[in-house]
Order: sequence, then structure tokens, then C-alpha cells
Amino acid sequence: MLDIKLLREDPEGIARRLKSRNPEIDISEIITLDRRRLELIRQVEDLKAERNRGSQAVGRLKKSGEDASTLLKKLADIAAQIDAYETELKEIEPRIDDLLARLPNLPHPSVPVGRKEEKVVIRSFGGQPTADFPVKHHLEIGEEKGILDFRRAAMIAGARFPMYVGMGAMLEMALIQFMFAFHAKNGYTPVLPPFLANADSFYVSSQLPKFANEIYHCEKDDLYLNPTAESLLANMHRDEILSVDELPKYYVAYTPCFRREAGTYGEEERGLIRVHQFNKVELFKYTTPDTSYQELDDLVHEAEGVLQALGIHYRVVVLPTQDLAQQSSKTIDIEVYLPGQNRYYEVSSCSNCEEFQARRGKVRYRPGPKEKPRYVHTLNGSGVATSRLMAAILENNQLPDGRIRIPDALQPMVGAEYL
RNA sequence: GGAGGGGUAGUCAAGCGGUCCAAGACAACGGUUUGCUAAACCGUCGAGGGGUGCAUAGCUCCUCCGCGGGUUCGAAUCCCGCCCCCUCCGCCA
Repeated sequence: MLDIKLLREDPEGIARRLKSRNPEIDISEIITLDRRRLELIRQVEDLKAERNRGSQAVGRLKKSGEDASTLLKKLADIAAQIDAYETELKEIEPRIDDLLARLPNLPHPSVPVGRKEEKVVIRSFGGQPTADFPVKHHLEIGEEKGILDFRRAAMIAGARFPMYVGMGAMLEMALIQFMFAFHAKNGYTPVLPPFLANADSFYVSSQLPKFANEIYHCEKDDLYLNPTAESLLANMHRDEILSVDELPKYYVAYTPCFRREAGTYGEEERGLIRVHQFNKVELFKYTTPDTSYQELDDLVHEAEGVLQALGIHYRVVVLPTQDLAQQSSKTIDIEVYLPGQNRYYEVSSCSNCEEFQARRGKVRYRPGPKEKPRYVHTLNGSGVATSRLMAAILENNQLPDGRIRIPDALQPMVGAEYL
């Protein structure tokens, strides 16, 4: 959520920056409604001040036994007038709130302006693997080894739900535990949050109101299935004023993630690439505004640490303005290489949301003893998402003889060296 | 799911139609005193919004007592609906 004051003070400048993300964005209706809103507030407040003075006078008159009927008549008129203005306000304010809640965050100046394709690769780890034998797609590997069973998963739940079986399940659990412990060791507070959450929580994280169609909703209880632990961790300190020496705060959560993925899927996204349910270890930070971009860089490095420990080649890219998620000012993705498809896929998306979510959730901190509260900055990043990581391991670690080498770090947990 | 109790500022807590513009205590902060620490004393001390300011400074007005409605000239206080927490009962992994 942007500060409406920014729109008041510099409507053209803000409009320009928002259009760099999406040329369709138009803030003129908000500006118009906001002007009317301010006008009404001024009138209502003047009237209320008058009413308050009058009501106190009524109290005094009655106490001394005098007649207050003339004044009461006048106050009734004022009350009616206030009511009329407030009725209009109650119409306008939700509209402003809704329009504002749908506007994206302002992109950071360092973000390249442009379309999706214009992402910038800033570094990579390891060489792109080259095999001198025909590499298989992870689906094929999964079937051969009997560790992935999409057919039965479809029967139980539907298409695009994964089911890990046998060593596949062992490996997936090992990955989760390995990543969770990895970040906990790096100073992140481990969290296992509720996997369902209410609408307020998703409003704070910015999933609602605009992306309601992307998340599963349990109507009977009005709860939503978690699409990313970011949404949950963004609510850890809702309505709090944190003390400055509590910051920065780091959290790591493990959750399954559920996404409707409404729309069409490409053939290249078959298998574990785009599914309705996947496991993710999520990193989340609450920081002061002056440190948040340093913290973003650190966050990316910490997420990369997982892939380095597993020995998987990846590259790091900065997303351009038109590819940013609504709440993000700057996003840095980590992409792993899948030799079975000769393509890179995102396994981590690390974003600085600055005060966008903090404003929605009223998460603030007090810079000094007598100072006014300020909004914190929130950052999130996958550390990392499996399913895709599983696909990467299966495809990258295949050997000419058909075996799959399990990364050293996971071998003790899986109890095997090869699949 | 049923019965009862409760939600007031950072925490505790009073108030139950008009001097509430929310008492008081604790915590916090500033100061005085003081070999040091502590204590004592004095003072400051919630948030959001509007107006006026270069101001995140003053001044001023409005709003907020779990949330949303209603009654009233006037609501923390009365009425209705909802949410959350605690205790007990029921059900249950």
C-alpha cells in the first residue's frame, strides 16, 4: 500500500513510476476521490467541533435547570448535516482504499525498466553442466525410479498435484529439513505457522484483494490455503510498534504452498515445474529502512548458500519493472538449470517490499525514545522452493548408468548415496 | 457445539449517559539530588487523521476504550450482531 500523501504531493511523478511497471495504471480516479474526501473531512470536523461545544453547553444548562430546547434543536440540525457528509464519506473511503490497495509498490531506482524478458543476470554459480549422454526429464526419472506418482495423485486430488513415494519422499523430506536447519543456523528464528489464514492476513501481504483468484479459499470457514509463507510471516508483528533494537528480525518458515494456477499451462511446465502444491522454506526479514537493501543482498546470498551446499548450478537475476510482484520494490531471483529441458527455472524470489506491507499491517518501530513510529521494511525470499529443486537435483545429478547421485549433504538423512 | 467469565493506551487497571479532553500504578524517557550504583523527588510520556507551518517543530481541531451497526443533542458507559481469549462440559487426532 502506497502512502496516499505521495499521490497528493506528486501525482505525475508517482504515475510515471507506476507506469514503468504497468502502462495501464491510472491514478486519476484516486486523486479525484481523495480531493473530495479531504473536503468532506474538513466540513465534518468543523461541524463536530461545533457539536461538541454545544453538547457540553447542554450539559451545563441542564445541570443548572435552564431551558436547552433552542440549543437542542440547533444541535439536531448539525447532527443531521454531519450524518449526510459522513454517509458520503462512507461511500468514498472504501473506494479509495480498494483502488489504493490494488496499486503496486514503487520500483526502486536500481530496477531495470522494461518487460519480463529484460531481466539482468548478475552472477552465477558453477558451470552449466554438460553431459555426454542423453539426459532425461525429471518426470521420466521419477517414473523409472518409482519415486514420483502423478497418476495416483491425480486420482486422489486432481491434475498437477505431486506425490512423492519411497526414496522420493525421503529425499523431499531431507531437502526440507536440510534447508530449514541451514537457515536456522544462520540466525533465522524457525517458525511452523498455520497453513491456513484469514483474509486480513492476505490483505497485509498483498495477496488480497487483487489476486484472490490465485489462492484456494475454504468458504465455509472463510480461510485461505497458504500460497507462500511470506503471507503468513508478514503478519507476525501486525499492529505492533517494535523497539529499534529488536531489528532486524529474521524468520525462517517451512510450509507447503498451495496455488490454483488458474489458466493454461505450457507443455514445458509439466512435471514438478508448476504444481498446485509444493514445499517451500521461506525467509523473511523485518528491518529498518536504512539497511533494507543491504539486507536484501544478504538474503539472496543466504538463499544461494543452500544451492551451493547442494552443489547445484544456478544464476542470479534482477527482475525488470514489469515483472515485479505487486508488493515488491526490487526482486532478485535465483534460477536453477534443468538440463532435461535446457532451461532455467526460478527456485527463489527475494524481494524488498520496503514499507508496502508494513503499512498494510501497521508494523512499525520507534527509531528513538521520543520519536514517532515509522514503518519497518519487510523482505522475503524463498530459501528455497522444492519440487523445482527436486527436479533440478534429479536432472543435474543423473549419471550415465542411470543412477542419480544424492548430494553429500543429504545422504545421511536419505540413507543412501544413489537413487 | 453448549454454559459461564473477560477484552480500556507498552503492561496492569479504574470508570458503567455529560467536569472522560480516559483516573491511577508500573515500565520508559528527561532532570534535580548524589563518592558510585540505587532510592527519593520533579517533569515528560498512546496512535491515526485534518488545518496551519520549511518542518518528522509548534499551535489547533477531529477520531480511536476488541470489531461493526444502532439509540441519543451527547456513548468506554445503553441496545443488536460478530470476533478473540480464559474456565468448565461435549466431541475428537
